[in-house]
Amino acid sequence: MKIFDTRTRQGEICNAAVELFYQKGYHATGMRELSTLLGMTAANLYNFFPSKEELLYHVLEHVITVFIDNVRSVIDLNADPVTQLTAAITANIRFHGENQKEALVSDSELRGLQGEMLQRVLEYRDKFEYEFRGILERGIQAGCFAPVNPKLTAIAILTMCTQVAYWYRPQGVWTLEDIAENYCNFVMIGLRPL
Amino acid sequence: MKIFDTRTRQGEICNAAVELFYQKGYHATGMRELSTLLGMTAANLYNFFPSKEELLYHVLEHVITVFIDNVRSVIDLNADPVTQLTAAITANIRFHGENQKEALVSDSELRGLQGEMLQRVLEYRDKFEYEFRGILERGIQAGCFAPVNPKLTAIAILTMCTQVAYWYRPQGVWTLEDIAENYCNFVMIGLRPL
DNA sequence: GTCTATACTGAGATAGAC
DNA sequence: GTCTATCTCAGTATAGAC
Repeated sequence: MKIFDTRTRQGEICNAAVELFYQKGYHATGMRELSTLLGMTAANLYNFFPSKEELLYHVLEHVITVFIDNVRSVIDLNADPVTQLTAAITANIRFHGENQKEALVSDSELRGLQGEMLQRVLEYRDKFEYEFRGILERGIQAGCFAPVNPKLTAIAILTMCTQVAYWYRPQGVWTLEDIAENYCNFVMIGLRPL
Repeated sequence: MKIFDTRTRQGEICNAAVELFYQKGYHATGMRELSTLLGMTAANLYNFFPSKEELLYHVLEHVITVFIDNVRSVIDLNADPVTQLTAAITANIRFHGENQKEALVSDSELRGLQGEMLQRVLEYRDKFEYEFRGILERGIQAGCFAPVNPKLTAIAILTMCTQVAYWYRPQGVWTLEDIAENYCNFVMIGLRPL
């Protein structure tokens, strides 16, 4: 399932942009090049997005909100912390493996944004990190997890998941399920209370 | 201790390049801009490096070799796997925290390279990953570690360390020693044989 | 929504004097 | 090693017709 709606011209532009940003990076990608890939003129792109940076913003904003909704939707608020953490890690890895290019771009091209557009994306990210950390904190409180530092550990775990977008190969030896299972085991054992 | 020799003009150029690549990215940095920062003309840069890409290559190659030597030097070949892994993780995190900009650039600007220059840097990286994985494999063999998948786990651990360059703040709450200790604990418990 | 045409700027890079 | 001057090309973006 594609993240951007391929039935609209805007969605097509975003998908093509992701493809090029993924291959060469945001700054190395030209509007001319993007328009060629889409079979249209560069000028026409400006009928959809007022600037290249706004295009990037639209892409990043959309990817991160879909990602967050995605992870939130698998977390049962009534479940115990171990179940919640397992679900969060699994969904996180799956997203970064199934939407590899989108995820990688949204992770690596943040620096292409400035000012308010940057702030808005950062808010999403911080909010998500906060929610994720909450699972760890409640687990520690409840005695399901060892009393680790929640913030550091949250970063460590999220980092591991995010990076899957960089090295995962769909044709490779491991499926996303393998990776998720492996990482969940690693984390759960690492968090086991003594 | 700076990675590039500040007594040579080449070293100065590399340090300035790292600074700008860190702030804005490789593609967003202009040769004019770089030369201004150095107090020279853009034309003069070409007396040191034949192209912008060669400059990037020189930076990345130097950073990765210093990094690898750095980690290798702390690993006692006669020590047990747990000691070796602890030393490797600690040195890794220290390098990425103490040479934050250099490490971040060398991690994120690889895509700026093409062809043979890219291949050469990738070889360094693969070789290092191979050596690191060896520690895990010997530890599993010896029964010090649980029988995890060595390749996946090596990636997970290295990723956690590398990413320190992205979020660590020298003025922050945690020292690099705190982070290293925390991560080592997390990993060692996660690898504890049942 | 899409085009042609083009303005304007800055990029990387080179030649050749000093 | 450093400069001035300059080439060439590609970048983002706009105006205005259809």
